[in-house]
Amino acid sequence: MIDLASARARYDADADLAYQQREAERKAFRKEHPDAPDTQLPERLDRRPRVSVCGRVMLHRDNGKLVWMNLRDHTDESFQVAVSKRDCSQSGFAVAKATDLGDLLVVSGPLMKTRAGEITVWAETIEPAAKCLAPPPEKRAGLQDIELRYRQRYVDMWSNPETTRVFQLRSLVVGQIRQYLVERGFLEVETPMLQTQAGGAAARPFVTHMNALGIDLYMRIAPELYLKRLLVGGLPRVFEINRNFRNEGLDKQHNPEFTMLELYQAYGDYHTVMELTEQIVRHAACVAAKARSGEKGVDPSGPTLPFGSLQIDYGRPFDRIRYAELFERALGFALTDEARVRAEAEKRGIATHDDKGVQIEAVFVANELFEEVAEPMLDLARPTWIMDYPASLSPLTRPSRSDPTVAERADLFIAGMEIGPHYTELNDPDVQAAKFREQLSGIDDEESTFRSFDEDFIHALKVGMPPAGGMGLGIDRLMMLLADQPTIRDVILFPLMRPWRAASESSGPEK
RNA sequence: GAGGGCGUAGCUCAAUCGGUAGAGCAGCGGACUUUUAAUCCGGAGGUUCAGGGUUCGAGUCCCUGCGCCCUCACCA
Repeated sequence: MIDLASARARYDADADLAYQQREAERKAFRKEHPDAPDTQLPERLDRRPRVSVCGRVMLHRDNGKLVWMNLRDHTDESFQVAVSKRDCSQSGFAVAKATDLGDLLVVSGPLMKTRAGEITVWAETIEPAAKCLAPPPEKRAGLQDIELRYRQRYVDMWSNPETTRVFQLRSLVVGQIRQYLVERGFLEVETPMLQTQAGGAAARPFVTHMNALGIDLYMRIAPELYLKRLLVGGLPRVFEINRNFRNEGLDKQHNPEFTMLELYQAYGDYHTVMELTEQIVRHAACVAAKARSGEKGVDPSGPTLPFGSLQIDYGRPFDRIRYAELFERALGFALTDEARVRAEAEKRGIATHDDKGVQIEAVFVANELFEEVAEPMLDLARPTWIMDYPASLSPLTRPSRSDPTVAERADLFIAGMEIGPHYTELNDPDVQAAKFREQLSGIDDEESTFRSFDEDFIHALKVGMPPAGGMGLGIDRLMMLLADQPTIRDVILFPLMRPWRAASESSGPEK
């Protein structure tokens, strides 16, 4: 049994033509010699390749003694099958007559072309593989209901072939990223998803309980602290591509579980990993452009890919701009000009004091301005690095060796989306311990239930972690860009949905 | 969390100003051996998301709830 695209490729025009000519000769001979014995007929000549294919029935045209069907599989949207009462097995013909849209069939027979020029399997046998007992979606429009597409992805996938293509592309891209990294000496590892402390990021975790040990566990919010332990252990280049879980809101760019590439390179810094990320993203874009070549707006040579109304060029070097520089360009005064920062914030209605009336530190006010005024100035169509964030905004990053007020951190922005932060990692256990303590001092009651001091990680740093560059790359967001999908749910096979049973129960009359 | 929009047959969608809930596809019965969203004939299909209200009369107006979508807020 072969897939439909392979079957289509196996069609042999010469054999088909020869068969048709010989059949015509036989017919002509019989007409001239109606009484001649069969043995005198020109011998049959059928060298047409025979194939066995399987697929889901998308169209079904019953002409009485000749039934036409179109099958779909993951390689071909619409592959034609003809079932003639004369040439197909009796049971096969019966199956064809009883077939409904959505059924799975196995069909065998020679490959031929119809009068209209369509490559077709002229069925000799048909076996039912599975009956589709659920009513199929509208055959032309497909399944349009957005909610149903996510909840019943299995219907979405066969009904809307573009959905399947997105996930085939995702698999291809992720595989290529893995290969790219492995070829450059990176080791892929798997670190705990169930953690006794959820560290490495500032998000709220999901909590679960382990019966055997009688303890609460947290779904990881990041693999960072474990990957760094591996640097301590002596692996100089490690990465993990896997899920993180964050107990926060959901929107077009956030799903509670999402896939992240996180990577560390010993004896590198943020420049090292920026360079690497740029190459990875460009390589991934090339892979996507090749896979999608022929689509509108896709230029495989660039590579340039459309994202909504944007045309994003991944081929040229990504733009780079320093945080302070972008700030000054956008606002017209320096980040450090506290008076003007506060004046501008008030002018724009940005809070300069907290709930209790205490003045907010200027750098945080400035960051609000930055996000409101400066970030929107970036060219959405150009992948752009924002570099050298103020140190106080990035407490867990190593301050710059040349300017301690600046953190060695860069964020990649594409189409207004934050794709991934890049850091020179902090490897001083005393500084790290102080930062942990500082972070813990400002937390509220809720936060204190899941945030704690990671003694073992500090111990690991005491053992000695090499200086390193580290980065995170949001795979889902990258796939949104590469597959031109407007929401993160469109690149996640089974995005989280509120369960429907809860909905119907609570919407019922109260008793 | 706030605001806005939407929810009609299995699916895709109509329904004017508040006046008998419709069509196409799917499904069912029938005809048809080169169709292409096959075609033709026949019949069937509804708690208009749920509950309440206004009205002689509600898919339509009002209220409440549920779900989804969008925008904003939150989010290293």
